[in-house]
Amino acid sequence: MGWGNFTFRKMGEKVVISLADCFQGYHFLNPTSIDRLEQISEKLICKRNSVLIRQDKIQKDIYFLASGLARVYYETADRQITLDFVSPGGTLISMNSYVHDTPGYENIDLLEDSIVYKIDQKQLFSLYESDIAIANWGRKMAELEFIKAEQRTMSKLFNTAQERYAELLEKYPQYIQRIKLGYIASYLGVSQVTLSRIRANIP
Amino acid sequence: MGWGNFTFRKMGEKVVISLADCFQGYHFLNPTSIDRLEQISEKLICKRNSVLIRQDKIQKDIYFLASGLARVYYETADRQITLDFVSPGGTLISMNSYVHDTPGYENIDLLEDSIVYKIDQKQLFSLYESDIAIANWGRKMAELEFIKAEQRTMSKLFNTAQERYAELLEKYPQYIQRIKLGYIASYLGVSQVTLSRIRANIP
DNA sequence: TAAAATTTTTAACATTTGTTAAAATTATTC
DNA sequence: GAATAATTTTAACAAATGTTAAAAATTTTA
Repeated sequence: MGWGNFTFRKMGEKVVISLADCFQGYHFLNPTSIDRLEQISEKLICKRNSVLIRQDKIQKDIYFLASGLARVYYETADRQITLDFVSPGGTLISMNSYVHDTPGYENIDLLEDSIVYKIDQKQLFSLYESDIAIANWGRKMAELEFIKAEQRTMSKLFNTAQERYAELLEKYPQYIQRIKLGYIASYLGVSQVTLSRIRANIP
Repeated sequence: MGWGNFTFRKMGEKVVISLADCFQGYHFLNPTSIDRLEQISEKLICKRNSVLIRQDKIQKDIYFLASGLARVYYETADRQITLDFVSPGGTLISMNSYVHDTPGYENIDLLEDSIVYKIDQKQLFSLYESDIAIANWGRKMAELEFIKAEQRTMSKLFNTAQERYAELLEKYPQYIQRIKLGYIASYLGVSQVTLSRIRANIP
């Protein structure tokens, strides 16, 4: 859900969102609980093209994207399908891995130089058991991520690739130029050739 | 996820799952907390074709399906797309409505005579604030529903309509005959004509 | 049980989209 | 900045699926 109602600043041209704002994006949290979450977080400075999550590896931890851009995708032997692009303030998570401690479905790469905060799953789970505010915050996180995923599904089911491309252009005007067309095409659910036809404006 | 590891009985030919087992399907719960949840639940006996949830109405409550079969679908002016079929032990919820108290996306109808348990959202939310076990159970519910939705998305992205039809036949052998082909076709993401061709075995 | 209504299959055709491959453009590297 | 590599566009064709409409089959109703 991008940078909705966050208090953010610019550094050069880069949007940077604080970790506390990433947390509060899901649900109000009292300062004590924020502090507990911050204590199990680690700040990482990552280069463009860094790999955060691989589908064949267990990746239980959660990442919050403070700045930059990420791509989430599924992969099989013969195909790669982009599920989502995530902008600052968003969360990078392989839900299946996070919940079940087994390899999940998603791969997540960073498309730009980025700042991410990594939260240790084991310590987070133990906070869930002891701090009811954090337990409810974690519930909200799952609920809101569900709704976001549902909105993506709805959009894919009911909107044309052309309409969804226009949406993307509006949502990520500053990034879209630097994202490979193949990634965008698989996000839209069409071949790269079809996306080229869309861009060439053959209605 | 159907009737995985539940202790169920048959009544005539009907699978019936207890409310406590519906709860425990998500996460272990202690007897006290189960009791608290049961106290805010209401049992409903519903006829085939009953409407549980409408996308234009606020439907904050959650339903657990003890027996019968439900269909979840999205609808626009010109199209109706089936998202999921839910069998006993499953949960019927419009997540957006449940979380945001506004009309959600899904319509949910019962395709068979069914028994459902309705949980009052307001009372559930107040249990979330006072009972940390229930808060974590609610978190698990959202997380696992997310994963189920993700699996459906994966299946739709990577499997052919033919493969998915075979999966359906395997998962709901006893129901599939009574479900309209139009519903199944829209679940598979193809036209009804194409589904007829699949059934006629034109490979 | 016959008639009506609903659902499913089949047919014919048009359209869209994918595939492969080559040309054009843009970006990267030395 | 020239040469190389990577990416994007265009073209030509084939194949799959949607659309419309009618026929067949099944279910419901009177």
